[in-house]
Amino acid sequence: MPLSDAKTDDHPYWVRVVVDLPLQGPFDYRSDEEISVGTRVIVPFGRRKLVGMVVDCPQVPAHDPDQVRAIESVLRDVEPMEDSWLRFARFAADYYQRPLGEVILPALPQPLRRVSDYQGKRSGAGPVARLDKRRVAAAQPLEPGFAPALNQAQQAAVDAVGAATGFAPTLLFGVTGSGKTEVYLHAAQQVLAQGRNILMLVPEINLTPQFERALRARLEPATGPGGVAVMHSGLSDGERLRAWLRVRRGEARVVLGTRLAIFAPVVNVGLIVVDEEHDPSYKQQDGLRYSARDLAVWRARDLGVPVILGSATPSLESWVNAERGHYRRLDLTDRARDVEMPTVRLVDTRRLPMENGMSPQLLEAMRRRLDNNEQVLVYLNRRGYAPALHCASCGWVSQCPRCTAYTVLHRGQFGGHQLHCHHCGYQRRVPPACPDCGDQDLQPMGRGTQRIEEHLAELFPQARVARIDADTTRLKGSAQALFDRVHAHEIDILVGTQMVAKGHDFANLGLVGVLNADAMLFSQDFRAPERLFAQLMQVSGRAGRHTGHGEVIVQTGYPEQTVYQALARHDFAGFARHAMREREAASLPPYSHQALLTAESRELPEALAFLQQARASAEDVLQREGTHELVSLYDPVPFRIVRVAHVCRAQLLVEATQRSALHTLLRRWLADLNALPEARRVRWQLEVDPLEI
DNA sequence: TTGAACACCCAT
DNA sequence: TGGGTGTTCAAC
Repeated sequence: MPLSDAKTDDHPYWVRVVVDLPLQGPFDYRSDEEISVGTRVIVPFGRRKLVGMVVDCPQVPAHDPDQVRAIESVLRDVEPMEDSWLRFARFAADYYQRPLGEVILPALPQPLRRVSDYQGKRSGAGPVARLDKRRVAAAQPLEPGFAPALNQAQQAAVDAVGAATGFAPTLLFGVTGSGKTEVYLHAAQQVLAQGRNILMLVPEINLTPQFERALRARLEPATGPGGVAVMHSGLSDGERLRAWLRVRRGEARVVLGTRLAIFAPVVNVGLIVVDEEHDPSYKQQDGLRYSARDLAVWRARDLGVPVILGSATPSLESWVNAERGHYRRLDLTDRARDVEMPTVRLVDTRRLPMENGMSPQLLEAMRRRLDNNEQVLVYLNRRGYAPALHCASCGWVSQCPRCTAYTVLHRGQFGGHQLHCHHCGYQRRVPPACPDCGDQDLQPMGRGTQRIEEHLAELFPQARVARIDADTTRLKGSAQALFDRVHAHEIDILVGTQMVAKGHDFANLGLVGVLNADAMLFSQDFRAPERLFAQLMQVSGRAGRHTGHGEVIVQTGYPEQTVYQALARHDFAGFARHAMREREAASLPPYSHQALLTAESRELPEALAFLQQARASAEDVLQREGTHELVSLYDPVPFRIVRVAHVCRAQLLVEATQRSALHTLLRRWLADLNALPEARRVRWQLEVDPLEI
């Protein structure tokens, strides 16, 4: 036993420490010096050492004092985390029902939570000291960016945000191209001028480096060079640490980042912005399953500062909050560039002679645009050559051996075809003949982006066709290179998946064709129409941004569906009204609150058995609490794709009319779940406010 | 999560 | 009987 572990101190200090383990902490330690809350420490834990954070300094330990061990060392290379930040972490842990350490430690840059960075052979004085010692070229001052004049609606929005005092949530509802970004920038300039700092969230950053440049050029005159820090998962450990430290030290006054930036230790916050607030990428899908948008609103409320949620197609949650008066809604109804919205045409594919998935109307419109030297975007949310390979004589369909899913036919770089599973990454060469009946006539079933690209190249031999999807942009920088070619008009026809829809401003793009959107219409996920509408609205917004006379052709077998009808009228409010009625009638979010318990196991019955037990235990809790009427428990059901990579998945949905009833249940329930014997046989997790069910 | 302790099992 | 493999349990 180390000397410091001996009980020699007359007056030891007790500290409560959280560590990054899926355990119900925190853990108490002894220290011979005072340590303030928010300080990182290295502690012995079982047989190993861990970096943890002090979250409390109790008078007496909660654990048997004889078993309380001593802190190994105190890491003082960073100022202790602020109380408001710890409060925020506590809220997130409680709301999403995870141990506090699982919120706090993953929110810190990797080097600050690795013991080996402090106690290794070449660790020296730790990662912070190492970084500070290294000389970094001073950031170059940028040319101040050009600030376009605001139109009336934009100015009104900026004024409204500027006039707000304290917590003031604003839903900035603006059609694509209405200049929401200008509103953020002007509001940000006002806040910076008051000496306060800004947290700005965007869905994805690597897709829009031009946005980062524009933001720097516009805001750095106020913050000084290097006053804007960027945070996203693509940064290396070192870059992440550097940015984080600049933020923690108040040197960076604007944080621009993806969802993880909501945990940035911004000091003196004066404004929080969530751009494209409806975007699903604000939802973290593993570990702590948080919604950065929802946390942004909580953090703004806690700090008493305005928060702007911007979108052309707000989430119904935010929309309803605005309807109920919880958020103020500000509308930007006109395109900033004074260009009219594109015409949307619905083409009914039920009675049409289709040519490789494309209607005569679409092909004719493409021809016209190409003749006019305009660019065309063909949008199809299916990568690969064909969604499956199929045997015409016996009905065999290519299936993944590890998942309950078809394998997708892909054309290889040199012409050979392969079958890929999009769920587990399994790949194989195309069999020369049907594995079941031996017939050699295997046919691609359906169409993906590769096949469309191929057909278009044949149909329009003089046009330059390019494809942008996850396959063509796998290499770093290749997406940018492709987009650059589109901007330089070296491409006439662009075939792409949803990654082309986001944020790009193509000056010469006149026509957008949408193929086969119907698949999403009949998904069992109740949010599918909402997502479809947002996607179509977004991709439609690419047409005619500069030239006007933009045109969108949506091919569908169900043109009478509200989603399409509302899209044709550019009528989000109409779509939202319809969707809200449906949700209310079915008592779905935002008219109820959900939690989802999921279980994974090699054999499906094990997962289902656990969920069945879990359901019974939830019943018990509800009986005891007397909240039976407020919470519904559904039956455990397998996922739509039951098996992925040999693992079977099932889920149990919990729905409550009152948020408080849901959370009361979850707190009790979680303790019971940990004690269930079945829980040891499966991997399970609880998700609060699931986005996909 | 990680590691150690413990129970099996088989080949030598 | 050694050691390889899998299972269970505790961690302030």
